[in-house]
Amino acid sequence: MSVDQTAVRSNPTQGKLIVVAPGLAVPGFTLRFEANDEIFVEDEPAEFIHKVVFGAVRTTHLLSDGHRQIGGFHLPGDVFGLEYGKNHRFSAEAIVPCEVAFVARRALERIAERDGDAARQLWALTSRELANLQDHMLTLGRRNAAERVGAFLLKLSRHAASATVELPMSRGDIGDHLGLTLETVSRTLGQFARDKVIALPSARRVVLRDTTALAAA
Amino acid sequence: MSVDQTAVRSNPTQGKLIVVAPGLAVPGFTLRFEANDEIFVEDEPAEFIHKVVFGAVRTTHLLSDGHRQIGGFHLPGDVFGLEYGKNHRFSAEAIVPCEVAFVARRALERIAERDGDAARQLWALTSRELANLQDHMLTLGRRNAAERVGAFLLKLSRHAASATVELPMSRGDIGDHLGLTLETVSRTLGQFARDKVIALPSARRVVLRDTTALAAA
DNA sequence: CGAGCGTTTGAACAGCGTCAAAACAAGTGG
DNA sequence: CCACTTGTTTTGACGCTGTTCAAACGCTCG
Repeated sequence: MSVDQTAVRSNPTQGKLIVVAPGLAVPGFTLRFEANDEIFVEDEPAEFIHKVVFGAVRTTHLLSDGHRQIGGFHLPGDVFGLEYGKNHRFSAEAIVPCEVAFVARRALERIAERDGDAARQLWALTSRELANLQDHMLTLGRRNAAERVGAFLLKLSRHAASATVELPMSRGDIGDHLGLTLETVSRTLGQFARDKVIALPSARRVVLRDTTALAAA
Repeated sequence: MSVDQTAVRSNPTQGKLIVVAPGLAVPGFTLRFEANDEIFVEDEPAEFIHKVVFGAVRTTHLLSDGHRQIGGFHLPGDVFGLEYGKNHRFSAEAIVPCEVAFVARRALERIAERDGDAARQLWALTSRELANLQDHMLTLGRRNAAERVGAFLLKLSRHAASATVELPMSRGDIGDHLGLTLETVSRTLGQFARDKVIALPSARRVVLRDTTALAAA
């Protein structure tokens, strides 16, 4: 995907100042995406780093056997697509209609060369991502379905700072993130609801009732 | 663990120049550890970063339910224990008798403040670790026992640049790394040997015979 | 109102975990 | 040099959890 093409069809906003990290605002622009649009593609040169303005984004990796691993979900305020190497290691797709900020990597690197503080912020972003992934590895390593889904809901709830959580992603997306099938995700949520650990006013809305039970699950 | 205590009992070598990354040599020292010695402990302040001189190290994380996740194995030349945050997020233990280099983080940070190239090297190290973990996540996500063990053997073989691989770690260590039980690891290796995909001259030595089959497994 | 996708639910199956015991290797002390 | 101990690896039998395949259900949006 070339950004110029996207720009034409998506009516971009140019010349914005994007806050990549606290105290690191860099010129960039924003684009709109519809659900399931590709924002960038695996193995493509990583020209930009991104930040979700509104909406929700998933980063995905397609395996040779057709299976899909979702590396993570990105919600408003989250930075994604920051690479050290030349190319992207995952693809990124809009889950719902989104606005996504673009900051040119070269611009960022030019700033980091002169400004040690900016360079440290980039390192911090990569490091935070590493820490998130380490936590996720613990989930994937040795937890059963209930523990995985419970931890997932708690994380979303913490991010939203609310007991009510909107799920922009499908059961299949959640499954591909947690290493479960969509059926198992659905069954686990159903069981939580029957046990009054959560309420499910609709398929895409969860109210956490007993966070202790979710953590222990 | 305080380093002074360790120094006393382990006869340290002081004042060495440790090559943390290509073109980044920093004063430090080395210590010896016996099998199962702790090198650093989770949640402890991360005062040093480390490099394996010889031997093998595992980084571990203990879960509340008693399960253990092994984040990774570190062989001669590998850097480990590099944190951005204040504390270590994993523990590190010697698997076999080891020599491990210590470089004070403060010394490293002082260099990075003045030298943008050094700062970038630290970012590169964290980023490489992130890439490794992303690969590992794919393994833990949706692969069966044979695929996991196969990928693990291939990775060791690539690192050693040899079809014959020494396994310093136990079946249990491998299992806690791959999200399997030690019995499943043992059975999978046994099946590979029966299928002539590998040879097992001894429990801790593997000869890769059919790498294609291992990758496809 | 109907079409299409996402979700739920069911039933049968399989892979891996659990528990248990035996085989094996390596080190220790007699 | 052998008997004994201790820890690791292998092997077996069984059960459970999650997958697979299939069908019904219910939103949402033409």
